[in-house]
Amino acid sequence: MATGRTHRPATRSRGIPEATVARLPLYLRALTALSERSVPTVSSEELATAAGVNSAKLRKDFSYLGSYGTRGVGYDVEYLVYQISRELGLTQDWPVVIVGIGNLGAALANYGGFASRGFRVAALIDADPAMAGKPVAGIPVQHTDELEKIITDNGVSIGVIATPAGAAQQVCDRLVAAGITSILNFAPTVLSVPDGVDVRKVDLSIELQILAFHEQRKAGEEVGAPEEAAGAAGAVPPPPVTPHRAPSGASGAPGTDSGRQGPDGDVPAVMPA
Amino acid sequence: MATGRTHRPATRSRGIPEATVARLPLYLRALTALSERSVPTVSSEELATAAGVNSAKLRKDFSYLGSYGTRGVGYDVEYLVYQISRELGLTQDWPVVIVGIGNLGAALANYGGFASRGFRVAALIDADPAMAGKPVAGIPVQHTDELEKIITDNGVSIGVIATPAGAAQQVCDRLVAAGITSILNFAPTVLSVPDGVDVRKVDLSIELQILAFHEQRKAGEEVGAPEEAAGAAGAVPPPPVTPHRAPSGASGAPGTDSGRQGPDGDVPAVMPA
DNA sequence: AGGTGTGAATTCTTTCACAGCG
DNA sequence: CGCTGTGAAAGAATTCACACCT
Repeated sequence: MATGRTHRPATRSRGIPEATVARLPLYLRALTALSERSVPTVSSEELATAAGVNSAKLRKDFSYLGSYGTRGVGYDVEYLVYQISRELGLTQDWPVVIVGIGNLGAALANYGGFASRGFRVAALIDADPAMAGKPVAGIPVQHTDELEKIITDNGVSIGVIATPAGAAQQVCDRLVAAGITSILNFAPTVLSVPDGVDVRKVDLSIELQILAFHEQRKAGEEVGAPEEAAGAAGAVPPPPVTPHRAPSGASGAPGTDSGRQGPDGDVPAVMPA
Repeated sequence: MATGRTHRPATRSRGIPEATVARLPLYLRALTALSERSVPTVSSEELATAAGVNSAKLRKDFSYLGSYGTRGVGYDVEYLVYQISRELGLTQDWPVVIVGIGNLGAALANYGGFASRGFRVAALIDADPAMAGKPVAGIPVQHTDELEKIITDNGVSIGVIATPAGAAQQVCDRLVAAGITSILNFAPTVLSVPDGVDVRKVDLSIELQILAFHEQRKAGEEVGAPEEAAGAAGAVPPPPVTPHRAPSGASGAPGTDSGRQGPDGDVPAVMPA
């Protein structure tokens, strides 16, 4: 994998499945809600419903953490909140830096859920000199030149990249060089990082495309024409093995979006892979 | 659901694994970049690297779509771009509505990558009357009252929820009632929807928590204290089976979620720049 | 009774490794 | 030869279903 290796020597049997780790925050959120309502205990069934999973999965997940429930009763909400928080490392404070204070970066900076879970925006960084000093969400934006110093001084280990795609890898490299070991990438690019650095990505475009896939399927099946959708007509346009031609012409393929370079605040994307 | 058994390897398989579907957008992006650089063909190895996966996985993924490569040569970039686009349903235009035009909603509306892939922001909707008429990203915001009409009139089937958590389910219900069948949820809540409706969620907080988990593990392992239980930090604080009492006292469990925002005070966030 | 905790069975993914076509 | 396409093996993740504790 070019993007951060998830391969871990599993030095210990204490290994919690990745799929389980990804669900812990979900349980935590549901538990927090129950806690606020002063609910003392929950059964796996109730909690599972609140978290949007099935009870068997939830119990199995919890079994990796330990036996924190009481048979015949359920789980103690407060206790479980604590255990999961600890397991996720939320009992400590994580300073975070956000690089790229555009529309998205600003939205992230203003995101309340940030502080509510042990994360603290330690700094906002942007390459635009005009942004420097300007406060966003109450925090003054600092120039990229300060990046290394900011990270070092604040002992930041988690960085959020919200820059245009074209600048992402470069920013990533600097973050890593400065000591960051976990990155949340919002830029539509594959980041390559050295071993030991984790990268998680969030991409609106990808999510929408996945939805479109299913949406398209629904439409086709609804019509009762399971045979490769409308394709029937002029489908299967381009020759399968001919040298190389663009699908152009043919059917109603919309002007094949050949430029994903979004104007409007977007940026130069092209970058040496 | 009409489960079309995956019998023989018909050129068009009904069942493309979900994991594969989730990667198609990644391949598409890499291919688009190659296309822009006028690269005619790519080997599975090259494309895999560009997409951040390994070649075996990529070839297997493509095998579900059909045999679009040429042995000894590789894949025709343009041809593959077309095939994947078609498979993802991007050869058609998908009108999308964004509900909740706060910081995040505005950022999403301004996101260039939107239009570049067959998606078109058909409307921006917000519950705040003061927002009505005000243009965001060149599109006038409409009031929630118009929601149903907007969706019906524009034949929208994909909705993006960027409202506070407290309003999400309600908005979701209305979207679904109005005909939406695919939802991208940015609100930190589990949405319940009827069968047939797809929901994908994006949650900044969850991603950060997952990173924190790994980050914490790195730190511990680095110290050379792999044995978890080793009461590393403050030891195993609260009793495991005692009635039910918060982790309170003991150790330094930081005010867990001190200053937790009000009910629906926070909004999620996410998306690429 | 009422639920948890979990081995076992099942299903989904990833990885191997190699036959075979261009 | 080089590289794709793929059965088959290996590894996760999910689901079953039930023994077992309170």
